[in-house]
Amino acid sequence: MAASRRRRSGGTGADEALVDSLVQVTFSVVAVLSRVATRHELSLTQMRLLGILRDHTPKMSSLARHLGLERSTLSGLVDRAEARGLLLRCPGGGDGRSVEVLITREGAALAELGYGEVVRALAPLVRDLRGGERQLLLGIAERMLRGREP
Amino acid sequence: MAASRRRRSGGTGADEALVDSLVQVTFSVVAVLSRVATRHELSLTQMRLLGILRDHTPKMSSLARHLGLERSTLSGLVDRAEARGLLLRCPGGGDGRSVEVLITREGAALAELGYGEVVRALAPLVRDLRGGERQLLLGIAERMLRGREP
DNA sequence: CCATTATAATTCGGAGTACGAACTAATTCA
DNA sequence: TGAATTAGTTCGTACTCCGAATTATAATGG
Repeated sequence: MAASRRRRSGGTGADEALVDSLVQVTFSVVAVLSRVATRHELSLTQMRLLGILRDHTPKMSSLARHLGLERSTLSGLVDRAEARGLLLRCPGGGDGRSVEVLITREGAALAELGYGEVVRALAPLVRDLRGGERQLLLGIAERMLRGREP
Repeated sequence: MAASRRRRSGGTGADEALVDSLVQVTFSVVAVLSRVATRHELSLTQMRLLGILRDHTPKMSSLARHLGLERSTLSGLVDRAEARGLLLRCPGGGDGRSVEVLITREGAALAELGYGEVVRALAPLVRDLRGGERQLLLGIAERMLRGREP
């Protein structure tokens, strides 16, 4: 929406409106996610962390890479979540240095609860899409995610 | 992708895959925006702030509402940006209490630069969409944004 | 085999973000 | 005019995040 009333920056003109929309939608979704997280006294990052741990049992460093955070940052994050009983550290695999992070029952329950709330909060934004549109949107998301940064 | 290998939370089953995708794409876009912001020593919020000030000259409180932040938080944010010469506070309108925030030349230049980088970074995610898909995506975004929180 | 180098994670200090509870100043209303 | 309201700020606190230094365990090569 904003692109239309601005002078152009690059030479990418035609993409601008689409990028604008993408950014706006992004902030909307972040707002929704943050609300849900806050409701459970979690930061957005912590909720994301729990979401990952629902399906995986990663080591600290791969978790940091996945989240795009420094290892040191993740340490603190995991500290606090562990102190709340949401997850556990345990010695990982054969390597005596590595640490695996796994979610507790309590953490999983919270993740489940939060996930449900997120789905219910976002579903309305998506509810009145027709089958074909859904399919297309899924495909687009797929393509967008496939080309993302390493 | 994750929804398929999990038990269902609510009763909203069919929406889950779509919501999952939406959330994944959201984090991807946030990562891109954060990288651009960091490159210019800005936080994501500050870049968003500059983005808003490109097109508007809001008062503190409406800005806070728009960003979903407390007034006190915004005060600090504006303090730091003002100290860097990116924006200015000036007495706003008839009300002797209110403060308008307006972007400086330097801030506008930075906003312009960052915007261009964002477009270039996100355009590839969107480049190979065909005209119809673009149209659909714009429409969907429109609908999603129309129904967002007050 | 052991010294060197690399890797996994943590700790620490510092800047920034964000909140909520005062607080000040200007405005509105009764 | 006096009592609420509203706009913004300040202050204290908790958390996020980073980068540099540290500890401990691997892996390598001479």
